[in-house]
Amino acid sequence: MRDNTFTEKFIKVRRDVIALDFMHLNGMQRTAVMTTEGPLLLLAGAGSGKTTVLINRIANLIKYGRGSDTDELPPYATEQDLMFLESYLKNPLPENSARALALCAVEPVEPWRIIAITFTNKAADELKARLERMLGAGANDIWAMTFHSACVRILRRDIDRLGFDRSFTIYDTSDSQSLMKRILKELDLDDKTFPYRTVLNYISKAKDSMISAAEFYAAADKSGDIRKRQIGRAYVEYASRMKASNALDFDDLILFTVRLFNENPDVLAYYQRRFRYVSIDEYQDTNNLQYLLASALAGTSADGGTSADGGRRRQNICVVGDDDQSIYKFRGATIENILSFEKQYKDTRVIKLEQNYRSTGHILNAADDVIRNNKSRKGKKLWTEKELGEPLTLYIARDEREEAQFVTTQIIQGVSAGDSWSDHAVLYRLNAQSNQLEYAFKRSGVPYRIIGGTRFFDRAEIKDMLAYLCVIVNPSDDLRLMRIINNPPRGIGQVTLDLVQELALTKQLSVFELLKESELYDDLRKAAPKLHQFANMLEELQVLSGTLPLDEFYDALIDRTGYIRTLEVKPSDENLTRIENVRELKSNIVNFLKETEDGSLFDFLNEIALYTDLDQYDRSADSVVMMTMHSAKGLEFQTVFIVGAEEGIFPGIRTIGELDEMEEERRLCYVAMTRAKNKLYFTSARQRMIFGKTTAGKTSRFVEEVSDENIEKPAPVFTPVGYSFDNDEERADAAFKPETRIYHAEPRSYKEKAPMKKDLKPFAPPAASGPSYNKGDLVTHKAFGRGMVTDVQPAGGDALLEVAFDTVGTKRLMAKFAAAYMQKI
DNA sequence: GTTCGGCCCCTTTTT
DNA sequence: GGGGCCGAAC
Repeated sequence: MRDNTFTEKFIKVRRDVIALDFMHLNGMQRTAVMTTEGPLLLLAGAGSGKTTVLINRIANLIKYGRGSDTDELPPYATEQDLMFLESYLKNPLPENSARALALCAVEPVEPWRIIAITFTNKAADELKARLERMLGAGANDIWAMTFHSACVRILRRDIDRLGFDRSFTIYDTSDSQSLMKRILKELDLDDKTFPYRTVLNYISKAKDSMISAAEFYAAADKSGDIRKRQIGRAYVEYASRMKASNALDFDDLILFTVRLFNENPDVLAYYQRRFRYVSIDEYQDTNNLQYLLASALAGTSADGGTSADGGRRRQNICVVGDDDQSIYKFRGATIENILSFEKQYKDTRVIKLEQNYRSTGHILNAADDVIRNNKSRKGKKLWTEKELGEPLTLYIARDEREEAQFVTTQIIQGVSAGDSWSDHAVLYRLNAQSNQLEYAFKRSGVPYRIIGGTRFFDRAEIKDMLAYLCVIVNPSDDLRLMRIINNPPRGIGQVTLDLVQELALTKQLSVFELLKESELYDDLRKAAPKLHQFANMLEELQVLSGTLPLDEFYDALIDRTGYIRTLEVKPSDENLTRIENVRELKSNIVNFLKETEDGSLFDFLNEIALYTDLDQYDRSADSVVMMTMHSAKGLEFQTVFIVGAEEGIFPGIRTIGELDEMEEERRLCYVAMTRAKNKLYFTSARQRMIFGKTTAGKTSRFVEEVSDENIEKPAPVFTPVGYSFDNDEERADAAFKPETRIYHAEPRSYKEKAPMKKDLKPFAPPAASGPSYNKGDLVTHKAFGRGMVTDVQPAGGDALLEVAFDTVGTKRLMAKFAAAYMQKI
């Protein structure tokens, strides 16, 4: 007896039983988790538990298949089964759970049929970790990875169909840049009219639209645009060098995967059949290529055609995004992708997650005050059950130095009140802004980490070592070979090198192959022994790499190349740092070996190619985190400082007057603000030295957009000239309290201001005041606790103290500054 | 061939 | 303010 009531009842109770597993979620989240079939658009506001939903949704798929979202019944289901489920719902006894599961599950999904794509390795790692915690080892089969790593994996399997070798190498941005510089020089294109960055930008855009080098050139040639034609020449040359070196750049990884799918329906069909459920995070940040890739995997070609298996396949694609957090337009992201998702997939279901679990009311309201000024947005309003909390604080500093000091002071105060260092994050618009903060933190002994900026893997010595490793794996990598051929110096000069490259090009050989037969060429006769010797060394290293474990091989590499020995000849500070870094790379290798059983050199390079500093962000280390607002996406902190909130910095100078870019900037502000859980500061400086120039900017429009009830701003009061506090403690304390904060007079005139700048030390007392310290003094510090002064060094009218603290170890502090937090006992 | 010093440029943001 | 590139000196 299978009438409609039975069916309806069964479906309903099945859904309710499955829902039991997800009662820790709110209603909307649960709905999202249980919506498994067909296209799903999840509009997830900041802090709304997006990752939680993603993970639970996958857990649901693995446990119940499409049970929560289908009207199919188990063919054998009986009235007894229905009654059983109804009673189980009221009283879910553990001994009955197996039967309940069997009745509710409809084709549980194998983990390897699920692909969840993210943008950053960090997001992917978090996803993996949380999936593993929830599902155990089975989680390893889920493809939870970035677009780029997914593409690498796909290409390693089948790229030979596009005429590349499967062992291709990956060029990062700086590799692409050096290659392009070289090409432009060879083509004799003047670097003023053709800056390499601009040319690369054109290429990147062309790739995003799937325009090949030949097509680009042909179109430019036809249009008669001479400049474009030259760029086209560079593109053609670039593409052919990449091919010859068997190298792919970041854009290529995605482009080639899309091409692979387009040109090989069987490959596409393989992945479409394999991945029954596709989910894409941060969908608002996808560019055209990524959109095409997602569409292909989901089984819709972008032109509305059918999928490789005739379109019968369900389009189980779930995209997660937030149009208000789209901040990567500059690298080709089109917000259109998310806005038009519903058009692309007709029976899309849309679920909005608007409850925020992260931030206090004031922070959320302030963020909304800002973002609602954007015209082009879907519109949503986050809400929270949390209390209003503290209003935001705006601090206006005299200059970037004082701004940094303010941040330092606030953080130390927070820590002395019981917060951890790692509860604090300082976010800035430009990496260049980190300097003064770093100085201030160093001076006060605040532990900090900078994420991004000059990356470890961008350092010359690291690129050198990696270049060796790459060339050993792939000797036809000319670019990297040229990087190391005379590094350390082997007496091979520029003239020789130019000749070598030219010959290699005309003889259609890789540089490496040419080196081995260099004595055949008259022009190279003089240099041939050296060239040959270098090639021999590489070959020996190749052999070694096959026999030694990776870490030992790395030692051998350092030894055979003499890289460190050369640096040791001149042990300058710089060289010592370099040596340290070269050794540090070994700890990367050791870690890699720990994580993978039979880690080969090839695998190591593969992993490192898509690795960034951000991935090293270690939540557990207790230190203040500094990074750009872009890098902060997806993270959260108790206390957030948004520094440099000035017109011209944030929003940046080039975005002022451009409506679209201003809106993107505002979204960035929204992202930054919603990182804060409890307390949010904006700081600005009346004048700031950036890129070697001093500029004056008024407080950011974004701060002005925050309504007064959500933010405390300084009243426009001036400190009378000559005003001073009796001692630094009073002065420093005064600076903390909004009501007594020190405000500086506007700069009076340029001439007067200039000489003052040199010894401007905010919060520092006159030289006469302030206690003096001696070796052996016992002290207590507000943040660090008890300690003993172990060293005193005079430093520019002040003293640099070394204090051994009982609990936090030895810190170096400037005496005048420390005086505000430290007392002799 | 190598090294050093000066000059120039540029300054988003990331995989 | 700093890094890359070029030219000149060793």
